[in-house]
Amino acid sequence: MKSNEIKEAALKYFTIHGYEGASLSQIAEEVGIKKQSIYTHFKGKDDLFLQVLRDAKETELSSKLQYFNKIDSKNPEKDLYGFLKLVIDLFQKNEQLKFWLRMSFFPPAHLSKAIEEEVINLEEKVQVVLESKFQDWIDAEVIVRDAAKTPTFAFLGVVDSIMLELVYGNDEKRLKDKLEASWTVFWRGISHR
Amino acid sequence: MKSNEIKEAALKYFTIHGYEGASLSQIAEEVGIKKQSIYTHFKGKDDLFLQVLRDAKETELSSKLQYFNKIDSKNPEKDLYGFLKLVIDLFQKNEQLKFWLRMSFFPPAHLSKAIEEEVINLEEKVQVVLESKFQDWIDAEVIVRDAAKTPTFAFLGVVDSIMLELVYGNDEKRLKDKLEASWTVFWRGISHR
DNA sequence: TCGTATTTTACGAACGTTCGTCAGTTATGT
DNA sequence: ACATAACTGACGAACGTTCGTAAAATACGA
Repeated sequence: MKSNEIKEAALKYFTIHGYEGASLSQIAEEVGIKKQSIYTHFKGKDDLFLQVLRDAKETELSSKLQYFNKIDSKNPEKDLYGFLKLVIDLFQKNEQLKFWLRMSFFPPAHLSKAIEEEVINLEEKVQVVLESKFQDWIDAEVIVRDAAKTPTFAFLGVVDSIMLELVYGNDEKRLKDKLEASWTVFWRGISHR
Repeated sequence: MKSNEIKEAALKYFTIHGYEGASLSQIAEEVGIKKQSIYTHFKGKDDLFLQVLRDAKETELSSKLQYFNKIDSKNPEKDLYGFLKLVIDLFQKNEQLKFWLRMSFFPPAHLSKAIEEEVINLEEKVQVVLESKFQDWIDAEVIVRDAAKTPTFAFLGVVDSIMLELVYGNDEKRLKDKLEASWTVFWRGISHR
């Protein structure tokens, strides 16, 4: 399917150069067609962008939800750390998460409304499922008693900081160090000891 | 000084639209001149951008270093939390930190090398002074014994996550919640209890 | 199976706009 | 007068987009 090839190339250029910096001619060249041919598959640049955006959202959402639905253990230490590893893995094996991150925080101005909706929608869903997990662990007394929101937001903060380090991305060693440091302190902060 | 007005306007547009999305004509219009007049003060778009970048770097660096040089107390709880509040304050009262953050993580491709140098240079300096503070606190036994790098990186992670929330920026309540949650868990993670 | 009709896909050419930049000229103030 | 600053005018290049057309793939009836 050629439209998928186009979306792949578009993802790459949108991620590297942003919406304004990515040109249709570059994207077309990557696929081996002329830029006019893009209009056979998409209404225009905005349409292409929004389809790439929705694909990225779906990939990220399903990956994360799937992870939490799979686990049922009473072992938050393993599960939470595993989630951080999952995020790193997602980030490194496809570009969609990096694209998503860039557009979440620095959306093209004329599409910021539409993007913001998608971002909030995804964020809420992740937060809800995460918060209920933390509530379970609190009830089971495997982590410290607290408002479930506290470890939830703190953990989302750790995820964010790891993702930033991934975006920054030129230093594998530093990533590992930051991950270990953030995780160590976070886990000490929510576990009994 | 007109060149400062131009840099101010440029900062604004670079921050909102990125390098590629910001046009010299928009910037000039904001100042009340024609775009060609910008060349009286700057060699071109790149020159203008790099000057704005260096100004932003200096502001951020001096603000942060000044904060840590001012404090001498043995009260990390107050000082570290105060630093987070400082970051929030810096972010909200001028655009330079937001600009800096955007360009750190999503630099225009043809200037990424120059930008990366500046970023690494700043990051190192902040890390060094922060790490020595943590070492002092560890030696004074006011926080848990650990490699100084661990609380340093963890704290930098908290700073990053707060900054991301600031970029996201449309929800004051959520910012407060995330700050409290991250801080609570972080402090529990490095303090005796 | 073959030939034809229909749809899908890609293309060249061109559109109007905007981009960053350069050159030459006019106005302002010391 | 001289320097500084902002102007007008123009440049080539790139942008996203539209149009009409040719080729390629598909569907279909004989």
